[in-house]
This record gives sequence, C-alpha cells and structure tokens, in this order.
Amino acid sequence: MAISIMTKQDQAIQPSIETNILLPAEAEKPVRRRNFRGLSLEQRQGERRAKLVEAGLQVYGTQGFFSVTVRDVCAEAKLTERYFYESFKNSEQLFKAIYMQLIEQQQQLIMSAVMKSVSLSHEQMIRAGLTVFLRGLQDDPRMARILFVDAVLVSELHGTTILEAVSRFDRMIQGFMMLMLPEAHQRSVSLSLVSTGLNGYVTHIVIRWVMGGFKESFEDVLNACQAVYSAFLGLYKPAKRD
Amino acid sequence: MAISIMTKQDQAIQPSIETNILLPAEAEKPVRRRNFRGLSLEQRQGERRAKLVEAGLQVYGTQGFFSVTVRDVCAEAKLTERYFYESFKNSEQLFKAIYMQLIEQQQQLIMSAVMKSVSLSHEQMIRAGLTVFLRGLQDDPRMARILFVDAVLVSELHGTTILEAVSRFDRMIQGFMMLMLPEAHQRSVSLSLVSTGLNGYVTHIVIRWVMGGFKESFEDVLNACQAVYSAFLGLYKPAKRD
DNA sequence: AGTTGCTGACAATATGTGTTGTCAACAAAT
DNA sequence: ATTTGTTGACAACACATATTGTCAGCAACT
Repeated sequence: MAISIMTKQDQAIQPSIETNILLPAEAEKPVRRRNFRGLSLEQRQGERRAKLVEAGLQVYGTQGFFSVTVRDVCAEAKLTERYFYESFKNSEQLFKAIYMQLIEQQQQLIMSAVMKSVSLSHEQMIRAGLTVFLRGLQDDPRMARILFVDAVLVSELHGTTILEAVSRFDRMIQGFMMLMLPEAHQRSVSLSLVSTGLNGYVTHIVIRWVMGGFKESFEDVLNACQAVYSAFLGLYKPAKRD
Repeated sequence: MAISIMTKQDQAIQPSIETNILLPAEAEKPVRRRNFRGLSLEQRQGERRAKLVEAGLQVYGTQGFFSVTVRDVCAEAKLTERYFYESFKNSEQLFKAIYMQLIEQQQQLIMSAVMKSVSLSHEQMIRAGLTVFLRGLQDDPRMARILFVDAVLVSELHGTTILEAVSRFDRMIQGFMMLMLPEAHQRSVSLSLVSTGLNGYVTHIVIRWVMGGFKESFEDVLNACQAVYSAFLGLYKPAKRD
C-alpha cells in the first residue's frame, strides 16, 4: 500500500552529521572519502537533504501528503530516489522533519512577537502574536496545509510523535492564558482544555481562510481570532464580582 | 496508488432505488428479476449496502480511512468485493456516505436538544446542545474519528463535497449565535468566522478527548466547551456600556 | 424437475509504488 | 594518466491493492 502504518524502527536519520551510511565497515575497506565541488561528504549530503525538505514543503504543501509519492518529491528536488533514502527512511520521516521545522519556527516567531509587546495591553499582546502567525501563513499557505491539515493524520500513522508538538502549541497558549488570567486558577474550567480549544478555534479559522483561497480579509480574520481571546478576558477579568 | 485523487465522474450510486446495474439493456434480454429470501432486488442491495456502511463505520472509525482497504471493509461486512462495487464506486464514496449519515444525525440531535430547551437561559441551551453532542461521541468514539479526523483529508481527495457539510455545522452555530446575540451585528467581527472558530474550538477539544482515551472527565470537557460560549455571552451582553 | 438468476469464494489482471540495484560518465586524487 | 569515489539516470524487483472475471452450488420460479 502507498501508506503503511509504521510500527517501530522508525528512527529518522538525524539532520546532524551522523552519516553511518557509506561509512567504512569498521576496519574493512578504508574507502577514501573525497571532496566534491569543494564540499565534504557531510556538506553535500546536507545540501541534498535541504533540497528534499524544500521539495517536500512544496509538494506536500500543495498536493497534500497522501497524494505525494517519493518519486514526486525527488522529481521536485531534482534528485534521484537513492538520495531520498540516503537522508530519510521513508515519506513520513521527511514529512515529520518538515513539520518539526515549521512548527518550531512558527512558535519562535509568535513567542518573540508576544514578548516584544509584553509591556502593552493584553489585547495588544495577543494581537501581535496572532498577526505574525496569520501573516506567516498568508505568505506561505503551504505551511497551513502541512501544519494543520495533514499533520493530524500523518501523526496518526506515525505514532504520537507529532501530536506532542501539537500539544506544545497548546501549552504555549496555556502559558499566555495564565499570564493574562492569573485568577483563572480558581475557576472550575480546566485551563489546559480551554487552551486546546483556543488552539482549535484559531486553527479552524485559518484552515477555512487558507483553503478557501483567502476570501476573507486579513483584518476580518485577525479580528475574529482576537475576539475569542477578548471574550475570555472580558469574562474573567471582572470575575471579582461574584 | 492506494489513494488517488478523484477528479470527476464521481457520482455516487444513490442509496435510493436506482439500480441501473444489472438492469436489462433496454430491450435486449428481459432478465427476469427474482426475489430472494422474500426480498426484492432493491431490498437485498439495500441490505448489503447497509452492511457495508456499518462495516465502514467500524473499520474507518477504528483504524482510520487511510489504513483501510476495500478488502478490509468487505471482510468486516462479510461480503465480497463484488458487492462493494455494486453499491459504491470506491472507498471514498463509502466514506462519504458514512460521513453524511453521521453528520446529519448529529446535527439533528443537537438541534432538537437545543430547541427543546429554548425556554431556558442561553447558557442552558448551549449546555444542552453540547451535552448531547459530547455524549454521542462518548458513546461511539468511531464517529469522532470519522467526522473530525479523517473527514478533512478525505474531503480534500474528494473535491469540496464534504467541506460543504462542515460549513453546515458552522452555519448551525452561527444560527445559535445570532439567536443569542442579536446585537452582535453591530460588532466589527464576522459572525461567520467566529462560528467557524467556535466549531474548531469544540472540535479540537473533542479530538483530544476521544483520541486520548477519555482521560478527562465528561464534566471537565463539557465545562471547557461551555466556557467559550459563556465568554462570548459575557463579553457581548454587557456591551451597551460602551 | 428443469431452467436460470443469485450468491459467495476465489482467481486473475492491471497498476502504482516502495525500495534496491546497475552502470556509464564524470571528477578528484594520486 | 590512471585509479577510484561520486553522481544521476534508469532498470529491476517485490508487494499491496483496486478492479474485473470465473464458476460451482444454491434457490426461486416455471
């Protein structure tokens, strides 16, 4: 089958410089390594790997993970299948690498945007975070496809590795919420679940926005996302009343 | 490939009684139709179709759409592949049929639960709707898997047919919101987008709840879902202040 | 009782894809 | 100039699955 359930032995070939492939078998043949185009083996492999990641971002992000084959990725990267398996065990592993890279990067951007405006009002902090988030997805819609549409299912096929990253986003939101609503502890709702919900709120809007071809304006989307946070702030801030 | 993108000619064989299959070719052979077990051809086909739908609900709902083959469905239904293609053009069509049936049914349940408590407070209306919704998913977790995890991607393979049903849910929520917040019109936020977000809010929590094996209690989940609606009600109702 | 549609089990074919292997041309080192 | 690691194009193999076809036994109608 095109997509098989991965069970174990799913260890990725790390991006770091650990090329156990093509290495001399202990003390058999010394296999003299040779530079090419002034680049070492590691550098060349890293270059190829980067091309595969970029190609994967393109094809996964436009066609979706489940209609993309290894050959498709290689064609896009202008590399042959051999080099695919040099860097990745299978299609899922490449996807995972791309996913991790994207989510890391997004989370960094959001975090720093929020922290940069930490001196302003809560609403402005949120707006700052949402703005960079939405702007990023608008600039590269392929990300949305990968991060929010395909990721769920691929992680299902994968085990729970990616879901972990999803919940990292939840936890980031939870951090913001606790920052803004310190009195929420006394509330009877689980802040963890609410954060998951907030994540879903924004995510759903984003999916509709991106997949629908950006029919709604940036401001409308931003305001709609902002609204839910404002709603929570509005409800919980004057909570001393009760 | 196991999963191919469907382009056109994707007309489902309708559940209604239109068996253009095995019908006499105009005025060629009269092909005398014959009852079996006291059932007409249509009844028997309908019975088989129902078995396939139930089997699909089982295997899709537990293993997920992308790791299920036609043979799997047939094995579960105790029917041979021939009968699969008698009722469905392909795997996606069966999935679509199941999806449509489930979402229709869920929407009905929620609608009637909400309407039944229309005399009570807004919060109680919402709670009533959320309760039947969550209860239903708790009783049959297979639904959650199909409705909220696989549906997005399968609809992608499909065209926009299923996305349409998703937005029907959005519109239902929008209807409730307009019922509860008639003054929201004057607001600057798009109620349509907010409804999409609310849908995503609950959906995300549900996914985490179901896929995580119901670690959180029913009350916690219900309260977390309720919270976002309460937040909106709390923010917008006393809006006359400004 | 005989004819013939119906059923279920299974074979057979076609196709796409993952994955590994081959090899000629080329480039770097000696 | 010769040797040998490197590259890219493509063949080759294995395998799962979709999809269609065959056929013997059974059941309903005459």
